[in-house]
Amino acid sequence: SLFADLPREDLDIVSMHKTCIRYKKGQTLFYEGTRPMGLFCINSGKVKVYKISSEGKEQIIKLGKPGDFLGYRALISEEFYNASATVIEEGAMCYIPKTDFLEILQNNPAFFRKMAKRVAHELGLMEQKLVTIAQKSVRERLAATLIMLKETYGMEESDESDLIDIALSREDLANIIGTATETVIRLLSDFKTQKLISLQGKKIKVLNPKGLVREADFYGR
Amino acid sequence: SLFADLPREDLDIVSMHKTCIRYKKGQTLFYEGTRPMGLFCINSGKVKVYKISSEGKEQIIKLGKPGDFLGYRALISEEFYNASATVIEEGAMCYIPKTDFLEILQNNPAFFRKMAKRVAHELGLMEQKLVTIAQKSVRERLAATLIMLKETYGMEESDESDLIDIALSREDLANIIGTATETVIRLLSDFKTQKLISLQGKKIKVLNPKGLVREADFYGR
DNA sequence: TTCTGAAAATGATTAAGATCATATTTTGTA
DNA sequence: TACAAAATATGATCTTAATCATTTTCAGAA
Repeated sequence: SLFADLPREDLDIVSMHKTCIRYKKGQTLFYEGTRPMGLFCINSGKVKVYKISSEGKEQIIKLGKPGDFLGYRALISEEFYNASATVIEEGAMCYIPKTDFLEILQNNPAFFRKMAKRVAHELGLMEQKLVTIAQKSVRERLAATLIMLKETYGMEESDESDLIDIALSREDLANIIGTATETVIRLLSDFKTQKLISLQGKKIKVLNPKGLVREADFYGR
Repeated sequence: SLFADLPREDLDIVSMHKTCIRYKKGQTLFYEGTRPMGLFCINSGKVKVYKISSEGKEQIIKLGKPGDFLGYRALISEEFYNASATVIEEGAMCYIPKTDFLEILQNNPAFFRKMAKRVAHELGLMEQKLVTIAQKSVRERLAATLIMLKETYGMEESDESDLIDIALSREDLANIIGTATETVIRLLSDFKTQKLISLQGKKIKVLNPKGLVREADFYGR
């Protein structure tokens, strides 16, 4: 975990001051435009982090799973949240007050370096995402997203097939990819016809990952 | 500048070890996928930072102007460059060896914090860019880009009108926005017809910034 | 269970923008 | 100054994906 290498005393500060609360699906951890007062850590459950455009459309920036931290970008840049975070699968979230987090950053150069490295890495990922959204077709983006989801949330079912274990609605999927819900639905049933995936209600099973990779046109990466 | 608050001795290290070279238009400072060996600082001239997609299309991630630094993301994340940087307007670039930069980071917590803050801020900007590209029309994105360029490179010509003083080809502009060159050309002549801009060869003059803002649909920001 | 509202699915139509083709202008250079 | 090459401009056509409309399925509540 992020805190793995911290000295005993700092770990104590964290465990003394952190609060853990259960959140139901649909509850929001923080809102875009508000002041961050602490750091969230996902104990269990899943979270989407998203921005709302001026037309009211949602764009999902990233997904959070158990073990992930949320809100450190705003704490480090000393800005307000620039995105909102809402629970998509019920679970427990820990909250570490800002002052504690900043103190630990201050006292542990190695920890600070780790955080900075993480933010810099994420900036690189975000730049890649920008290129993908700007230049790939919706079909390619959906295939790439399914591969990513399989790698992150895949539960091996047999040799090739993987169930993607995250409760994403078609609308959520569309808001990750940056397209219309209907388009996602159409493309999914296309992929199903091609035997690349199968649909088990909301959840998607990847039958032919290599085929999906081909659809995503993953040559240059 | 970035180095403003550094102690004398660190400034000395920098000025001792840095090398400054003139680059002509079209010369490349660094290539995507290579190992960063130092930090660039733009003394004069302008630079585009871009990624090439698997289909060979260029996506410009950011533009660099005098006083800007390039390459610190890769140094902090300890990764290879994830983008290339090419000079679009001839000028002088300074180069600070990696070891010196890292040493200064190591020795100056305040400077490190400043760098981390900068990277975190840029991550926020990149997230915003993602939303814009995912959700706004090409017309809106072009208008928004022209406003951004006016604010960064604008030379006041009269009360309202501003000449955008950067030698961007139509193709470059298209590669910022994420569209085809022909589309940019068409939209620019549209904006010209609407008296929002005028065209002086390659350079663009903004005649009616408020009109452009309206085109960009800047309500929610 | 049955009802109700939301999510998913499917069809028809439209619109935005890419692509291809070609002309015109500009720019650098011999 | 003339020429070649690149950049800009404009037109025609095609493709992708958005939008709107309707139906079907599903999940949760009474």
